[in-house]
Amino acid sequence: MIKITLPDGAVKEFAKGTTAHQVALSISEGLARNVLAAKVNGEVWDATRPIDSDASLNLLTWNDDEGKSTLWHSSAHLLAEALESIYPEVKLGIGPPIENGFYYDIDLGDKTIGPDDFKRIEDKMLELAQQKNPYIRKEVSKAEAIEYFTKKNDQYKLELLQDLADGSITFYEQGNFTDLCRGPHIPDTGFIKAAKVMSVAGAYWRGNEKNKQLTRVYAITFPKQKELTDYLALLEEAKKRDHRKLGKELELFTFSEKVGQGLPLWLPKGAALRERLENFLKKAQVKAGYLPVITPHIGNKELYITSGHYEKYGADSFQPIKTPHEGEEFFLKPMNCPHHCEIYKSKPRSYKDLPVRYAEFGTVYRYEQAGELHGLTRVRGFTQDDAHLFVRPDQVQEEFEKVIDLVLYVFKALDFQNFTAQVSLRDPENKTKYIGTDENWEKAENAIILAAKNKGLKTVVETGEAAFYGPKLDFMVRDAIGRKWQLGTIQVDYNLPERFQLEYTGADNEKHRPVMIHRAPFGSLERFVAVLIEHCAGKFPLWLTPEQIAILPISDKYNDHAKNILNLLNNSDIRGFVDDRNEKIGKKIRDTELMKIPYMLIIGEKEVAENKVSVRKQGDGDLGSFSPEEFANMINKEIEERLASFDK
RNA sequence: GCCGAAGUAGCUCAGCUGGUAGAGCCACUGAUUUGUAAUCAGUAGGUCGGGGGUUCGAGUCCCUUCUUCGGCUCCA
Repeated sequence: MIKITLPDGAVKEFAKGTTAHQVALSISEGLARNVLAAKVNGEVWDATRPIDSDASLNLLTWNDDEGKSTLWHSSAHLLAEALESIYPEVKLGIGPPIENGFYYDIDLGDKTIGPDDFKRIEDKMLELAQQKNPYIRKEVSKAEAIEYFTKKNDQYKLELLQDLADGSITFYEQGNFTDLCRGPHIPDTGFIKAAKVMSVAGAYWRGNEKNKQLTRVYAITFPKQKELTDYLALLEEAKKRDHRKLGKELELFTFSEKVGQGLPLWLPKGAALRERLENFLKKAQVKAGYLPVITPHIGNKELYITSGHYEKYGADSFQPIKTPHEGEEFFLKPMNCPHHCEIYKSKPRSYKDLPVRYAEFGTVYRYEQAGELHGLTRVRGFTQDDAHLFVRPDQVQEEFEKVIDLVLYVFKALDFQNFTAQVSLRDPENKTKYIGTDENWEKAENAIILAAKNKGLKTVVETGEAAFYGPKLDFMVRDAIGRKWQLGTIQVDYNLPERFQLEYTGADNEKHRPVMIHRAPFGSLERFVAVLIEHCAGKFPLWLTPEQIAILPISDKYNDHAKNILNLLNNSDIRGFVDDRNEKIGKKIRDTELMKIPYMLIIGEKEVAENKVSVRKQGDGDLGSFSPEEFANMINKEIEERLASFDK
């Protein structure tokens, strides 16, 4: 007998070799029907795998992330089986579960598959699922495994096998399909009740650009048809928040083929929004002791040779602009730090002067590969809310923490709660990608880790994500459809000060080297606005929104009165417009609602007579009548309270 | 850059197997003077992303190029 400890602490005895499925059955049949996998001593196992010794057991269902990913992992095998049956010549790569569903990388030779084939694949998957084929785990020797895939002529699996140690290899088999796989899997294919192939894409074998590109088939499955329907509805909803769609509808920004791809054009409303964001941050930065600077949009090639950017990115940048006669070369600036370093160098510095904090909304240009451009989140010309802090080594920690405070302040003000703080370190396996000494890197990385810890930030650590000159603390936020984007970033840099030979004179009258902190709380205005749009579905906070009110006269007899009211409200810092079109009030309300303008002021005969405005709130309907002064006070109070809530 | 898909009026979209472009919204004009999510009528607007080809004839087929979308790779 063995002792099984359940999550509630209960200990039950079972025969040796009992499976999680059997344990579930002993509790209830309904539970057993829903158990997809089990956590045995903290490790996810097949629900059908015998347990041979005392263990803690946690049954996993669709409601557990690990249950979901087990179902999806098994579904990837099912997809592979379906693909093999439809395309017998297919060669299989890998097929893992992902955040939403799973994929399988396949090599179809000359064949391609497209959306027209999806239905057939889905039908095949469901047909196979209905056979309720069990997933059978088999331990095999390396020789057996090699023999199997050699016979099958599957070069990708053979390549994967090379890296596996003999004795650790398992196969999983379901129906007519066998795969090299560590598992775990669901008991049988019958748990999969709904399947949808989402898309196909190219993906390099093992993620390496130099390898062959395979076809990646993305799909998702569910244990109930309704779950699939709900998921697809959710995706549709998310698409409505897409900043590219809302940006067009709300007239915030546009692109022009003539201007060039990845070069956003800010429309008046978008520019108004952006300017408010800039002013908001400028104000916070003045308080935090930043000094605004302004630098040109181009810089001599020498500047980037000194900084190291030329060597690293020179070939993959917009190529230099040359002076017509002298042949001097200038690059469009892809970042502001080198310029700011030169500002630092413009005069001798004393230890008493530090920290020096130079801030600039600096517009930069980067050659991004065409296939990477994406709305406002990935562009070729963008404005960073950049600043560089030149600090003494003994000030690094405190200054870094103050910058964290500023970033958190900005996020709080815009109500970004679901961000992850990511510590981006260098890849110790691949040091040639980076500049600087091990000692400097260690110092910088430790400073970031300690600062994040001191600030109580919950962080995830990603190696290989550092900038080439230093590690970063990145603030990652998701867009409407779940893609992660880096917004705020803070970086500690011991390298550029060395390359630019930055100095200050210490109390000892000796020259010392300052440390640089790069930081951008928004990251870039473009990306930040994109995420903001998706975050609030275009309904911007009242203090930020380009147009706060629309005044809607019932008929054109009241247009003049409406304009007077607008003037009055303008004097109270309320912005908006009069909809003086010859339209019925219902139409004006509808259009204003669709423009997501927070307040509508309706003016007709009654309002003119009483000198009042009838107030309607976007999404909420009629609020009643107020005098213009009352309304102005109400709005300004709402804004003040909102600002005060994070402006402490 | 790579794999796949798509580009028709300012916007959203229709246009079957090739026969010479259509709707709604927007805009403009007129009527209407309107009370909380679409008043009616009329007008204008497209060399069907660009270029080349096949054909008696191309929005529709082929090639090429640009842009966009979904991924991959990349992201100072």
